[in-house]
Amino acid sequence: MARPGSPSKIGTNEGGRSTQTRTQLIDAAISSLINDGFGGTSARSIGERANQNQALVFYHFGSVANLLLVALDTVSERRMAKYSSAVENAGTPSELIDVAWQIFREDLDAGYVTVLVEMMAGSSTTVGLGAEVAQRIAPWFAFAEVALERFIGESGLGSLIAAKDAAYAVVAMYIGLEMLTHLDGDRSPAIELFAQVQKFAGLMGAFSATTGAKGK
Amino acid sequence: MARPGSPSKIGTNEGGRSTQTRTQLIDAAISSLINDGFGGTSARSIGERANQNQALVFYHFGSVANLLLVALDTVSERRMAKYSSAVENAGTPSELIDVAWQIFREDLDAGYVTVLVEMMAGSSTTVGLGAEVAQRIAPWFAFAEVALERFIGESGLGSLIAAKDAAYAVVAMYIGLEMLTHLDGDRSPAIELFAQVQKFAGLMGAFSATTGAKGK
DNA sequence: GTCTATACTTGGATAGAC
DNA sequence: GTCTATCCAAGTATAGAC
Repeated sequence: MARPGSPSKIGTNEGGRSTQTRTQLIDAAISSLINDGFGGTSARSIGERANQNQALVFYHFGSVANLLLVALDTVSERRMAKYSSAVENAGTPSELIDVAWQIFREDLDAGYVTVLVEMMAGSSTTVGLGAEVAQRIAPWFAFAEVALERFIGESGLGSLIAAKDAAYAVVAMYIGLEMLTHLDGDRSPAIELFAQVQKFAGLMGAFSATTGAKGK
Repeated sequence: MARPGSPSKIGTNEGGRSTQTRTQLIDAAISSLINDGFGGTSARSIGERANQNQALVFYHFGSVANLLLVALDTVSERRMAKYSSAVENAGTPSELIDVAWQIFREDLDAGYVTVLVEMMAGSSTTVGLGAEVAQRIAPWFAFAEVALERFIGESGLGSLIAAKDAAYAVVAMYIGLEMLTHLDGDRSPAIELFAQVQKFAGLMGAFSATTGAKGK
């Protein structure tokens, strides 16, 4: 039996029926995680959404959990590309927050963060999943750290705030916001919060300028 | 059929076998949420932990979801009492953060936040659960807001930070930290983060003192 | 009123058909 | 190599025993 997700991807005949089925299943898995949650996602729910037989999940991916991890990888890569280019194009810290908020809202609407959060939630239940998901979050810590490093450096706050800690906090907050927002579908507290952060960031900039740091 | 969780609690004969069974089931539900996660929690898992027949869950609470909500209420009340008295006894903002961290670590170790977070996670799956859980989080927003109000007032930052937004952020962060910590069981990033917050809070105090606010 | 034996449903996984 | 028919385990819920 082929180890799913591993190198030997069974039928990797380019453009063949197998790869097409795989793609359909991955997309279906994503939409099931978003719409049915981790608990509501099953081989059957995925098969239905993909218009495929549920057993194909096991043939192509070995297990439901494996398919879900591939789904997480897929979403994660897409989103990372988006965030990366957006952050690169953001000049000032204020622009950075704007961009972060804009894409995060996009995430909330489309349910991309949901995929991650649902997988985290499911990790309590399915054994071994926690470590796999943790591995897939790591790049986001690194990404946030780099982005914040620049932000903090330009603000002259480097001696006060460690980018690593800030990155951890930001990621935790994103996750928490997604969970809270998802609970009742009310985005407004999150919107207000971001406005608040914007304001505070502006203040910090002014503060660092006062203390004679190389502010922008 | 008695509406579970509602006023008519079936056999509420004080100290009788029924109330004892109820208590056992509630405790078992809490420990199952903590150890098995929402997905791993079932009438059977609860019954086993309580050394009771799984069907008793339905007799006493009507459904698994209802029992879990009662479990959430139980933990939430216990914790609220703890936090309330701790916050009352905290004089300075710095003490407040110390206390918050201390109890949060206790939460992490004992799994109290886990109960809430698992219920939030499960809300994606079980219909109608989201609203119920949201209702049970509301007091925590209010609590955090009052605590932060005092904090912010004393620091003279009232004009810059809205306590309501800060409270939302703090709750979101707690939830996010619990999820991240739970994933791989590594508490150290959270510990470092709190140390960082402590440091930053100290700075804020100094800053507000400079600007001539009624700092403590 | 309290609890147990039992029916029914859903989901994961494989043996074997094409 | 690709997919389907089928089996088995686990979960919810109730009918009925005590």
